[in-house]
Amino acid sequence: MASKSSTAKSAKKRKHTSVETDNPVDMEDCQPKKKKSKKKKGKKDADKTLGSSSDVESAPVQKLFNSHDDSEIWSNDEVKQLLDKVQEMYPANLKGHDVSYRRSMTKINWDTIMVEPHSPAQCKAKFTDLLQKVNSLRTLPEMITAARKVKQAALYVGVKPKLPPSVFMLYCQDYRERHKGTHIQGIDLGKGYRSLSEKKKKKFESQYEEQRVQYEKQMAEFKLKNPDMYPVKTYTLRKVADKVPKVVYPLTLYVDHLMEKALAENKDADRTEIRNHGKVKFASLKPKKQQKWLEEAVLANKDLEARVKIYLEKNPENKVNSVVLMRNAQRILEKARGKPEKPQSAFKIFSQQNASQLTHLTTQLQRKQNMEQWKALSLSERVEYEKQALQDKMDYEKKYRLYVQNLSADERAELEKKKEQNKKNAVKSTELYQKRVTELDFSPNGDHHDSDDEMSDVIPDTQVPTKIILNSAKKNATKWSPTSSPDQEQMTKIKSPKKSSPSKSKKPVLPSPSTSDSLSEDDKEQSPSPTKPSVSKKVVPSPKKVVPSPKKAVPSPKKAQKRKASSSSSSTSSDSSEEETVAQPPKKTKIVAKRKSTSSSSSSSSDSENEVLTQKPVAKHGKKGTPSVPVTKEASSPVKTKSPVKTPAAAKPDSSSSDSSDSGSSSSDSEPEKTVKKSPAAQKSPFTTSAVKKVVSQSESSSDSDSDSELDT
DNA sequence: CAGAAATCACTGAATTGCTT
DNA sequence: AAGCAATTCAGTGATTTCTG
Repeated sequence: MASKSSTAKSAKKRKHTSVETDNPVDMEDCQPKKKKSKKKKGKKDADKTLGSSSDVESAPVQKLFNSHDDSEIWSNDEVKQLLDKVQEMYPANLKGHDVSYRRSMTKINWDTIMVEPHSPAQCKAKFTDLLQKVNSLRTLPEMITAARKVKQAALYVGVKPKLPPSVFMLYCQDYRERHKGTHIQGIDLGKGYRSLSEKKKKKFESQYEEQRVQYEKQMAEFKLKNPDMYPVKTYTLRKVADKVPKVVYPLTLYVDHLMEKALAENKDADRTEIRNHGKVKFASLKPKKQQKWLEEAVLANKDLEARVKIYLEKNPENKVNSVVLMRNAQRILEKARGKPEKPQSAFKIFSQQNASQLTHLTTQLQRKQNMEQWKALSLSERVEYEKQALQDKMDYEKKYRLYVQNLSADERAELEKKKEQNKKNAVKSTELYQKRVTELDFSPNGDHHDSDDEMSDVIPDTQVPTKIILNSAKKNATKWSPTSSPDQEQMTKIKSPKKSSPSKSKKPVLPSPSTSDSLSEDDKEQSPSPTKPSVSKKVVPSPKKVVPSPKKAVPSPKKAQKRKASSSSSSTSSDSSEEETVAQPPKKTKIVAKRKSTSSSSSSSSDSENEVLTQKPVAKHGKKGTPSVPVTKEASSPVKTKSPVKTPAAAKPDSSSSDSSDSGSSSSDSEPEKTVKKSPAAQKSPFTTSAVKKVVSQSESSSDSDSDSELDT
């Protein structure tokens, strides 16, 4: 071992000596070495004081921040000047490169080197100081090159306040104090720290806290004095707005809880299994148990609205998922808060009373029978049920008022907001409805009122005579898509704006690809719309446009420098110095090239860049926010794999949601196809105010509305 | 002067937790 | 995620000193 190293050493030595003409005689003058030894001593002294004064908390911190003259502080620029000047001088004084830097240092005439506010002596001090920060085992030119790479932060060593030792470090100090003379291994420290009693730990924590406060004070002062080291970052604000607000779902909270529990019991528990298990378990939880998590989720998303608002201001084209609770979850919470169940309709009451006679039939047949019998009822018979329904409704109103009274101020405000939203939606839907009626050449029925489920819920409106009319109108309306939307909107705590047309206007047609928000998931279970395939086909092309920009962090070659430090000295120094300087430019160009390639790949045509920028977040959002993944999944990687098979399937659930049709018709009327397809029932069963009875009796294709009414309970 | 031994300077590993 | 905070030891390589 020894012989091996010695031969290597001698070989290197020979190289040096062969070029070097004189023996290193005047080493006394070599500043770095002297300084180094001095520095080490000084450091050791400082350490000693640190160690010994572990009882006196404030002492070490004060040492960290020496009062200093401003001329002691060097900016990056000044350091660069200094290095330039020394390098300039160097070749004039020394011919060869293969000279120990110590020798070179003796030849430098420091009186001629000066960088503005600093005296020559300070320059010399700074330079030697800098050299200490790089491996000293090389020639001066090499060291200068290396010194250029010294981080600016390093320039402030001794001036900048030091980080206070962490709690753990404080413990280490204490431990070493107690185990002086013994060989302490890192692992011992770790073990000891973990088994530290709370009391002792607190002692160290308070000690740390004190030092930290001091450190922050000193840092604030330091930052004021060195503004160039801490340039004001202008992007921080933007960053907040750029972050897509994330929804914390109740399920996530529940699964996290399960995970924590399981891992505490068994460290090696299968995480994915726990996660999957949690999903299933949560769904089967009883409402009361679910409630806890729902409430927790609501709490966790308290500031979501504000964040979404900020985000949307910055990114108006994007959609943000802000639905915390799905419809069922919301109902559970509402029920827990005392919200009364919706009043029974006359038909519902009738069918319930009738149910006992039809138990032998399947539910489907039961419904059919019910409908037929209901149709067959005489008006007077029906009025009986209507009366009951009215009573039910009045009861409901009472309960509802009580419920609102018992709500907290926040919750009431939330409700008010919903009301507003619903009103807007209602207006929208009536407008659409009227349009539709006129289109179909039916006499428009003046005041159609909202025909809205939720509205009748929020603002109960009671007028017996119109009851039947309303009912019938409602039936027709519910068949026609828009009416269902307000109910869904209720779930959206904050209604995210639909994609505005301007961004789309550039692109060809693309009807309304407003990939409906997460409601879709809820919806797809409920509405088995027969229009699926045709609509989904339409939607397909849109994701193709989304071009993901491959965001790859360029790996920074860091340690290479360090390693070179030692290796370069072994090889011929002149070579390595050249290598370093030459090797740099290519690196830079590489990075530039990479950047170019990324930008160009993401945007083949120059003005498509904008599109990319605006579209990318949408895909992102979908990925994170909405649980209905498929669309976004393939949207995020359309380049890699064109999946023509997947896309239609993926688009299905989205298109099936009635919300999409809502947005489509709200933005423009350019799609008669869609609306017509969506409302086949409306076509079949025309209704006028005058022909109420007809409408009531006509409701043959009522399985739709039937199920709807059932859902309403 | 060559080679061995001593010395110096530095790095990395080890620990945990905070800051950037 | 990297860097830094304190400290020590082991290892490595360059330099210096000593010896024959």
